[in-house]
Amino acid sequence: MRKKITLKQIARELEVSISTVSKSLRNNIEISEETRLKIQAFAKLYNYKPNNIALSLKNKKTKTICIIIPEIIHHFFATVISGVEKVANEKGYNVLVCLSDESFDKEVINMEMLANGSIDGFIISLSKETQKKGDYHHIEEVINQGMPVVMFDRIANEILCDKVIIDDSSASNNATQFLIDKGFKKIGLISTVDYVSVGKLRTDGYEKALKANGISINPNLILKIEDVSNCAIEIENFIKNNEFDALFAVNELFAVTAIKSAAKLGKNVPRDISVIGFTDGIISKYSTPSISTVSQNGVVMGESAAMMLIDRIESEEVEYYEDFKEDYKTTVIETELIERESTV
Amino acid sequence: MRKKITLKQIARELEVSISTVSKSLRNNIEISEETRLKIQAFAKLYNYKPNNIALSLKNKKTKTICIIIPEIIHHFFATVISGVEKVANEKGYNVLVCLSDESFDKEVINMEMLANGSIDGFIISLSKETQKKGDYHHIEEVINQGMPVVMFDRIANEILCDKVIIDDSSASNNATQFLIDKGFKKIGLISTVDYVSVGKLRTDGYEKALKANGISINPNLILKIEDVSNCAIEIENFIKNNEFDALFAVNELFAVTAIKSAAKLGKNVPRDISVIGFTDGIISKYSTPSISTVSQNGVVMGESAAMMLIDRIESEEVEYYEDFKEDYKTTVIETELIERESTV
DNA sequence: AAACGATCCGAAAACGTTTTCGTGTTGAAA
DNA sequence: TTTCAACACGAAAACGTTTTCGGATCGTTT
Repeated sequence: MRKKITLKQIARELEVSISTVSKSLRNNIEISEETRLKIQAFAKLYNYKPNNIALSLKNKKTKTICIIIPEIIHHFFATVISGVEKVANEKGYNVLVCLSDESFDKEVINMEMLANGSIDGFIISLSKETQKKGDYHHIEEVINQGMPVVMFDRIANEILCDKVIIDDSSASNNATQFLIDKGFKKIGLISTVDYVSVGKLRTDGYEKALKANGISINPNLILKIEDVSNCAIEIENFIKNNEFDALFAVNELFAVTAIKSAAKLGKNVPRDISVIGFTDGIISKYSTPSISTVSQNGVVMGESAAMMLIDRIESEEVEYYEDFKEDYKTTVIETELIERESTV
Repeated sequence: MRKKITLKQIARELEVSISTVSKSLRNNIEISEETRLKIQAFAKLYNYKPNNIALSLKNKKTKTICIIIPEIIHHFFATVISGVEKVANEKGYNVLVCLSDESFDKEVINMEMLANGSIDGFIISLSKETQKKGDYHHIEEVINQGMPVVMFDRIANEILCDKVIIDDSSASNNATQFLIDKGFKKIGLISTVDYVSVGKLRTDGYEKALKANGISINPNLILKIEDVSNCAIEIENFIKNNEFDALFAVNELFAVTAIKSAAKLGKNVPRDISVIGFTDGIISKYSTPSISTVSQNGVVMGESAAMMLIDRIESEEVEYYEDFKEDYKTTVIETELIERESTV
């Protein structure tokens, strides 16, 4: 039960000053070899390690970044964390994970709590509630304090900062076009409510593809789901009450639920209805039939976001050129349509 | 772009001492109401918030805990984090997430990096490699330094610390018994290699149930998978080369893979073979057929682990009774057999 | 013998807090 | 007028580092 030893204790024990100990351990040539080696040996014996908090205070940087996401149990967000953690680790940073739980307040509280020196920067994907409210003051405040922020996936265009996204609209356009090319005309869309930025964009892409192919948009064929928890009923009714030859779902859950609902109604996927999902997660891969989907590489998004953030953090050490501060970048991650069994 | 303001700056601006400012903001009655209000107003105006790092250094506690897990993309671990984050948040703690990536070295590095004052305690589930090596010196070292550690799921009995587990052996026993009760005799087991603690325990439970019912253990009906990445081939061969009326898989992935392989071989689940999995994750719920499984409530495990850790952290502030230190607890979380479509 | 340079080490400031203790001023009591 | 308590505030230490600067000692050079 030996507590960690400090410079001061070593100094006292060896009857030298704290400075001498510090210098010796950092191999400063000011200290004679004899003293240096003695101190180093002693420090090694007692397993001395510098206290990180003290270093953070002195250096004004914590080597810690925070990622705020709505929910961790979503596979997509888990993969993003995985990517963030990977490059953060490589660059010597730790990763604090905060869950907003889709709540505006939790998002605000978390940011305020950590913006007081605990971390060097934020990576964030907005909660639904925040997007609904359109209130981003907490993020702007943090940015104004000079703390770097990178937004990903669920972003706000109004905020000036680095961003990592996929081209939701064009990815969705492509997926819809894919279905059109197969000869389908009655293509349904299962999306989220419009205030969720990616939901809106994906809806836009769907509509654009239909228009471009001279297919009129039938509002009856578009379902916007607010409450995910009982989407099953909504989707089942949606399929029962309309005629489809294909469905485009804006996420995995909706896709798999659609397939199950269709089966319940005696319709086989892909024979009777083709289905395309969004986000290449566990479900798409292992459901039966496996689901064709727009892959959204979370790991790459996470890696990319972490790199941008850390670059920003470390470039701000050189504050000579204020100009550089405002050239925020938006990285667009490539998506890919993965064909599996749910489409003919 | 105003950087955060400090006590010192407020003091200079208002021409008082730092102590006066600090006391005013903490509503110390030593300071006259006039001065107090003036300072508080000024602080509010400039949005003063105490620097967390400075507080951590002074108080010798960071209000941050770290959870080290093998991989985050496993749904189970994601749910555990979710539980940890929930109670940590309630108690005013932040959660640092480290991924060992199933690597011993990364586990060691992470622990050593953070054991220098950065955090107040660890929650950890061992990496496969660590369990294979059986080398736990890094954990013992941290514990010896007086830092609380809680292990969960993949634990080591040799280590003296608080633990949160499920009763893997008896849960697996129950699941097997459930199959036996259905009248099945040729029950296969798809497990992991023995050095993974939970794999071993689940295998034990399976064997115990067979023995208890007078069914001899046929080694041919037991598959132990080392390399998860291409388990599909192994499982397919396993099913092809043996006769089963039921299968017990030690995790979701093996279960769903078994079902798909069986289908490929012309065997229907559950008509020809019943399948039970372990861990109630996304796959079990959404696969077709949905999978009967032993639910392992990750959220509850996480909550429980976080509570134990924080209790330990905060009780160590009172060091009067050294006795209390050694009464480590092991919390066993209840499991439940969830019947779905993969069993008759 | 005086001056100077090299060598080795310690004091102290700084990072931002909180808290203990001391001190000066004021007003009232003696 | 002297004494003393109450009041209001400041100085300084402490947490654990790193780093700058200054100082002491010694040997060498003029």
